[in-house]
Amino acid sequence: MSAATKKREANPTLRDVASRADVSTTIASRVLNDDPAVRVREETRQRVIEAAKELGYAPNSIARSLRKSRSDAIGLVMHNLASPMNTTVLEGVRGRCAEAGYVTLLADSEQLAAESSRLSSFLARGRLAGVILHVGHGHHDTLIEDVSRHVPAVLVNADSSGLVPSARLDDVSAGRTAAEHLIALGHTDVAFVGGPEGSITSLGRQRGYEDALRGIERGAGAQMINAGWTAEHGEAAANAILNMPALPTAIVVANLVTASGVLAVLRSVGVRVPHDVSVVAIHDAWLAKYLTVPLTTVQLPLFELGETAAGLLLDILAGKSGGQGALITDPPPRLIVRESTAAPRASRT
Amino acid sequence: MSAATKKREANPTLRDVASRADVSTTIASRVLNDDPAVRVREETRQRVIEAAKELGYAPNSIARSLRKSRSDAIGLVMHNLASPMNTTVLEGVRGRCAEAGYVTLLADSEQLAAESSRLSSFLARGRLAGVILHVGHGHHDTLIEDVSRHVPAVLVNADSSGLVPSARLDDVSAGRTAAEHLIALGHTDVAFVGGPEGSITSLGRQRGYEDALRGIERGAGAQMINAGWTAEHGEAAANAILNMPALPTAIVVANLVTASGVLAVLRSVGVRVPHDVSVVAIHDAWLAKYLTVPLTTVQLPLFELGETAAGLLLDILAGKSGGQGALITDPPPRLIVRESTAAPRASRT
DNA sequence: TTGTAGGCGTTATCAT
DNA sequence: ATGATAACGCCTACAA
Repeated sequence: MSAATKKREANPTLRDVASRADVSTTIASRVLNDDPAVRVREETRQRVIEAAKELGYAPNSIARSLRKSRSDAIGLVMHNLASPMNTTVLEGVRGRCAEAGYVTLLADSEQLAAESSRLSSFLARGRLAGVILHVGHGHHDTLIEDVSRHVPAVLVNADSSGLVPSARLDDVSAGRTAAEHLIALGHTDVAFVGGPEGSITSLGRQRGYEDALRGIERGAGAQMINAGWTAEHGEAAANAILNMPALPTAIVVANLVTASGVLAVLRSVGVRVPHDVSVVAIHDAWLAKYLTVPLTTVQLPLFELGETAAGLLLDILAGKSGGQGALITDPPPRLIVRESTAAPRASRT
Repeated sequence: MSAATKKREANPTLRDVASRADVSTTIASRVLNDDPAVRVREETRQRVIEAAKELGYAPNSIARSLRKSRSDAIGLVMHNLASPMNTTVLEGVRGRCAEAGYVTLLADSEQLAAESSRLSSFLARGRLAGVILHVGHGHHDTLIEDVSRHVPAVLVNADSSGLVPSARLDDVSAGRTAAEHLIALGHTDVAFVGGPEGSITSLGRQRGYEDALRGIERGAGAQMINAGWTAEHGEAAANAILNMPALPTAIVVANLVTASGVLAVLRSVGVRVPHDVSVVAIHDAWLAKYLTVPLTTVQLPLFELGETAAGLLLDILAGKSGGQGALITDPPPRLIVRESTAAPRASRT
């Protein structure tokens, strides 16, 4: 036996416990599962518990799953774990699932969509009680369909498309909060940098932004521009803005990561934030403090988003039917003012 | 049936396939598993395959695991997924495991250590073929012991403590690369900001730094200071440095996240980077480009680290014994020069 | 109050 | 070349 092949404890079965406690497996099973319908002598119960402890017995989850034909694993399909926002959602999902006694099987949406062998291994029969899909704005409709054909599924921050319930952030409110902050500072030339064209998340935030601007007389710089969710997209958007005939005095960026790129470009061309232009982004994370300028953000309840999605699925698994989904309005979007926003120069005395 | 309770495809069993193809389950099983030892008529084989396809048969992984008494799931215990470096390691692990046909069960080391119920549910008998532990520098020795008592385990970037093999980065080389870059620029007052005291990772990088400095005449600013792995730790370290009697002209920070905090403090007190002080950090990630100054980094093969750890475990599972672990020297640490490093002022003409 | 036995879906052994 | 059967470990009617 090599050094790496150490002795591992044997795996005692229920039968071992039963025979050591001089009872049948029935009694052992019932006692260890606290079956309320069983009435055993206290002495017997203790013998069983004692035997289990001495043997270091733990039930075999595979056998149990097979017998009860249900699993205690929940699949989580995510895209882009490199985004700090997504890891927060993941924590929320995992926390809520763990509370309910489920473990979490993680998969990447791109890989699942790309290699059918991975998808089928992930969805292998009997493995998953349900699946939570956080797949962003891609062309994942067939993936969602494939998955939900096999097991109960819920979506995170996506169009529920009627078929699968979805947990959603209040994007409209977030967009409005960001824009209203700038308007309150006196800005009228407020640009909007969105995510990829057609993204429902981006669209919601844009709508909030437009709601807010409806109340004021917009300046010529109040333009809308589609970008994407990466920092590079933000760089491109910033360059596009710099080429606009009328420069905005403030920018709402639909995403923190995108905003990183916007800020970097502004700095590199000598546009001062917030002196020349104010920037506010949607989503908060630790890194917001450490960008070229500490960034003012609108914090959204990402952890709760994960929890809510998990809750939706757990309801379905408990036969309660998750309904059409949930829009998370509590806690509401929270403005975190740092150093990237200020009154426009023109209005300063 | 409510809207959310949609019709799900039934789950045909091997028996269904067998009866539809008019063969025994034995044959069906062997054909579908491409058992080379079976010699059936081509016509029969086709009948089985056809029947399986028509029924949409997929094997039940739970039943299979039970029968073969081994699982195709690998547990990944991680700490601090908020760190962009760790998600890269995760991708590497998952990629390698998936190639080998394993799925990945994710758990958080803090939660596993804190709640024994979570640990036992995670380690539930039969569930996991093996576990990969990436638990950082905490007091997780008992966790590691608990886990490795149950299933084969490997460590990521940790002291293997002789018991469990570990995949390690070449920290010494990384520290040396960072310091040599600064020395080549003409710096002699090079400070080092490390991780938490006693961290083996930090110690390795520090050793590399000291190796590099050994060749030159060190200035008074060449101090060593322990911090931690968070941005806040970096802020504290920067403040400590600013209070030193002799200021360094350059700083090696043992971690990208820590460096974010260092840069922010330097900026807030008006110390210009790289004009007044150069900064280089170990580890690269997308955000390095977007900090207060685009940060010069030493990129380490994090994806490969994950792959290697997974490979170690897979070897063990295949009976090949992972040995004492692996030090990843290929690819070597790679310097990525951005804008945070330059020659010291004194040596400029 | 306790025990017997069947079966969850699969694979492996041993016959035919 | 193909099939019957047992067994993986557990839970749960049903029986006693």
